[in-house]
Amino acid sequence: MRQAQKQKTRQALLDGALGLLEEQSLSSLGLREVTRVVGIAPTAFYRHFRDMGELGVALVEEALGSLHVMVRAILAEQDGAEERIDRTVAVVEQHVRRYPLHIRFVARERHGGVRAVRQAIAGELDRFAEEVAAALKTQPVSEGWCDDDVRMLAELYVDRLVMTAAALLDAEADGVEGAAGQVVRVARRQLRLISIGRRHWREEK
Amino acid sequence: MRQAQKQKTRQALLDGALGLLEEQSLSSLGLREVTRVVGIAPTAFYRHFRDMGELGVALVEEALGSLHVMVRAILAEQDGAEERIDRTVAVVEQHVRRYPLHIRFVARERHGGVRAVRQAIAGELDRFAEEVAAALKTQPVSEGWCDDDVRMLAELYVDRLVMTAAALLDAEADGVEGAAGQVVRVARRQLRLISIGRRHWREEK
DNA sequence: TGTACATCAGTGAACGCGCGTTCACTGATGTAC
DNA sequence: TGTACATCAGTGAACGCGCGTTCACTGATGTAC
Repeated sequence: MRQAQKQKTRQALLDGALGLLEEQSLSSLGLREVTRVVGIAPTAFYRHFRDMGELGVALVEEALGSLHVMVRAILAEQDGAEERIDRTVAVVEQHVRRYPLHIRFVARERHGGVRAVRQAIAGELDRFAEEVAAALKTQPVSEGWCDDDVRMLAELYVDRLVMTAAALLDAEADGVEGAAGQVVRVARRQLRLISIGRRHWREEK
Repeated sequence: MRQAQKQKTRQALLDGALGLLEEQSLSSLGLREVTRVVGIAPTAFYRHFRDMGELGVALVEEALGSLHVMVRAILAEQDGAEERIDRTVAVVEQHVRRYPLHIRFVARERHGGVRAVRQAIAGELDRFAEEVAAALKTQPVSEGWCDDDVRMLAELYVDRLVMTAAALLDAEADGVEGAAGQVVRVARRQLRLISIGRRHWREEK
């Protein structure tokens, strides 16, 4: 049970940090700030993480883990292209609403000031793209595509999803009426355009 | 001449800050750090900027100004689609090599921890997308496109260019042999796929 | 051209503050017999 | 079941340090006559 309690404190540190990161970036977040919000002594931090960088890497795993699961579900679908696009965007939308802080964190720290965290995010997104590529490859439209091309398409999709999620978050944060809806509609058309490009790729190659 | 000297110091502050921002983010950059690297007293900072946020906004203008000019030149070109893609990617490549710190700064602070800077970048990229949209609209391929669709395509392109520039920078920083070349080749194919999607957009709409 | 005065970019001392990290500690939980 | 001992998550005092900001200042440059 001592282990379970430790785990709970660790999670409280992660949650506390994530909350504070809504309004600032990891490299300006202080150890004392986090422990203060969690309600433990500053020194207790060291029982869980060596420094804020290590906490950041743990947050990356948490943040990308959930997204991973959801997108895998979408990729397994066997609908037509149009339905899949609507479905994909809906999942992104839902994910942003459910885990806004995770999305914000990933968007912010993807190019942020902490090397270890940048690398962790890059690694996760890479594995992510690999999975997307594997799923795309099984679809009939990909017949005759070389692996490199499938991979470049997968990266295009992954980047697009991350950008859309971030844009959606900003739109909701701004609180402008209808801004989020606008982002969703644009995202759908962009995915549709990419999908069309994909369908005509071979004939123009 | 007093004015000119002041301008020089101001520029030194911008340059010094930009250099330091290669390895950290704006919200963790200190006023004293910047003045130290420039070689002036900390208090002199206030003769030029109210705080680091204001300096950040000035950096946004500097960073996006140069890119603006270069891309405008590309858009004016009248080559075929394929040539334009090669040309575009070449310009991005050249820009990254010439102003790596500007690119890093924009990529990092676009979703960074300083609201005023995020907004400044969003505003500039928006104007940027508007210009790209205007240029796309004059091209024959865009016949029959509604303004909304042109705009969504422009945003797709702008995001793509920023992402490519950032990826290129990371590739060069990593120092892996051939990584930059790989990024360039992927970027070209991604733009080509988008271009194909664009050409077949109307018939499938 | 020379003199008297105004401007203002940059200085340097001083301040209070919160930071990260160290250390020896406490006391609840877990283990051995 | 009860007792003695080990473990170790969390404590609290203490440290030296660099931070942002204030203030009255200096002295070179610019202006008026």
